[in-house]
Amino acid sequence: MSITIKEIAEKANVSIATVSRALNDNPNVKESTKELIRNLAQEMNYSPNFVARTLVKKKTNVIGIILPEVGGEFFPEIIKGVDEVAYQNEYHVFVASSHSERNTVESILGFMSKSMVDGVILMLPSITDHIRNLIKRTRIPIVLINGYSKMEEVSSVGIDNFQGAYTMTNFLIQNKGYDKISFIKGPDINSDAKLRLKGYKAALEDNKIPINHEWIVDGDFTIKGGELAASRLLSLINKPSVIFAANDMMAAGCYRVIDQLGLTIPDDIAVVGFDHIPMSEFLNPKLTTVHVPTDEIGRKAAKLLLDILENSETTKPQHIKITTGLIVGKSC
Amino acid sequence: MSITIKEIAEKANVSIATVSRALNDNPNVKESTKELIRNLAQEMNYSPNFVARTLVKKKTNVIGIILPEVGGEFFPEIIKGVDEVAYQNEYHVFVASSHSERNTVESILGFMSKSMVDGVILMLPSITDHIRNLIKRTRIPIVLINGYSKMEEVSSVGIDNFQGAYTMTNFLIQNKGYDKISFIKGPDINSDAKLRLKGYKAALEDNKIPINHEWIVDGDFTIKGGELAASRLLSLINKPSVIFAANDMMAAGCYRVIDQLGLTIPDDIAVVGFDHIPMSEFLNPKLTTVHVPTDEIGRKAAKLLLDILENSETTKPQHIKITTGLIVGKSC
DNA sequence: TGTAAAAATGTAAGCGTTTACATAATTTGG
DNA sequence: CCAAATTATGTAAACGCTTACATTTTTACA
Repeated sequence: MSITIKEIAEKANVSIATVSRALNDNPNVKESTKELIRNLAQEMNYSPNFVARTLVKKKTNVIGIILPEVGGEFFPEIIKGVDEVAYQNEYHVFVASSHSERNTVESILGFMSKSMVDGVILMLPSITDHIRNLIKRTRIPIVLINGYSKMEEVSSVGIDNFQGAYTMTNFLIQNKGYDKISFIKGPDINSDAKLRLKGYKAALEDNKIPINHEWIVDGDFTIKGGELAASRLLSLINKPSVIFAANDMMAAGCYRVIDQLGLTIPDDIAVVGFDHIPMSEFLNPKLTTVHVPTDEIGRKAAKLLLDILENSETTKPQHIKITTGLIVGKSC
Repeated sequence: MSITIKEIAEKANVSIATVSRALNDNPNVKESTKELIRNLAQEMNYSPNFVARTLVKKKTNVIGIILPEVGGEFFPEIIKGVDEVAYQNEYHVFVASSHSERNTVESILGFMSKSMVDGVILMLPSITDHIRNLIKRTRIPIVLINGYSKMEEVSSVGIDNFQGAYTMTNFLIQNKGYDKISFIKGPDINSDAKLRLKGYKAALEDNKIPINHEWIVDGDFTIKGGELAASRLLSLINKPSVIFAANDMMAAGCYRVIDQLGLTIPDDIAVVGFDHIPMSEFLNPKLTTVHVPTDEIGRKAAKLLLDILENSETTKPQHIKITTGLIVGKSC
């Protein structure tokens, strides 16, 4: 059993109210009694009961992050960004991730809503109607992390996928002189993936390069998918000179296939990716890719959420887009 | 404001006690009233207040994991393992990680002890006296994840670093025929690192290969450290034919240096690692390394902790060592 | 020194549950 | 049909803390 303020009160010969006030540094407690109580608390190894405090204050000072199962490459970075901001504002962070054992975010979101956290940052690769309803029904503030939210009513933070893909494509054309640029798509339901494709197409159009639909192949954001897509592209009669994979994982898959075929990057075929996951730095040659400032996403999301929590209701939903950067490697 | 059992009680014309019992499926509540109350709860979108329940039950059904800042490569796997077991036992998992903003695990452990979680899984790269005391003073059950715990009084789960390094070294000697095997150490304070070194040395001895101290160089588990160490080893007059890096990150550093020098792996120099981090699969040629079953560690740790929580006090501290495997790539 | 204002402390209610104990309603069996 | 046993419900305390309000103590000043 833990020490409670009641026991401190007894030892100090004061009421529990005074103890509570002293420990919370309430200005109208005599300095001497404050000191007495603080010392006593220290001696007795007292540690306040978070749960009891939360019950009366109706505030946990904890925010939750819910992460999807797939592709955990950048989660640590996001968490770090969130935790940084949270810590500065005296909040704690509660991370939960869905995985094979639980098929939806429902259980987690449900749990979190039970007065466990003050708000949650929800990262979703795609958003179903079911989840949409869930979010609407949830009472606590939510900030979405994703490429593009069609939920106007919920604040969101995401990277500018369109701009990222556009910049990369433009870079390939204008700085590197490529014009035979192929593209490996992501999953159709993934909104990030869709916007990356759009950016790619837009850049081609703006540069007056016709879109070759043979060069736009399906992918699923996995290594395997990248391998399949690369094989397809490399077996075409009219081969592209660059493969722009919608994420780094698939780019890695391309590397493998290209390697197996005895071709060299970038001479025989160039490869570029998107995400700048840690692994991309270790691909040989180093991958040229779109840098996604993951920690920045985390920080922005946390700031947004805390803002909502502090000035509740006054702020209307915001949608923040974070600009990506270009990491120029040796792969093109 | 959320719905409470009080409001349900009013609507149902029963006392809050009955509502509480009905919702908890207490056997001596009439089936008809149970139904009534359950329906009402559903309609009113009631969701129990976790905090209030915890206050009286003194059980949160949440376990915490505290992760260190460094090298987050395998955290997702560990978390997954923990969460799997936790979920099966109706527990939730609370992840926190130390990072630059907070220099010790103190703040987190402190927070977690405040009745926030029922127990914690603590992952520590090294264990200082300060932390040791902290652990001893903490009232809630703790399970340590690390290579070797000198804390007999606290249960722990870890991989068998000695066996892993021994097996790898032995493999290099007996299966691959190497005898000029160098080793890049990890940080001196890191207990995993120390045991890996021991395993390496023991295998050499058992194979009657004299230890060449020139071939045992310092490292710090980072890429940079690997680069430095590799440079050192490759500038020796009497060069080794294999580099055994105490972790994969340093092995990656070796790859870089070897690449820059225009040498090839494994012909000019072989490289092997330890950890089997995802990246190791993408190094070219694929890295031969020691596989650490990270999710297994998470599962075991969670099982151990839950066991302690359920049969509190009855079980004495256990120390589980998990056997590693060998991933044979093309790097030796 | 007396009194009003200011400062310090105490009292008690309340946060939303659970649960031991008390009471009321129902069933059972002689 | 009534008492006893059983079943269902209610009452109220408790969990550990915060805080509005009441009360006491100290301070300031005429």
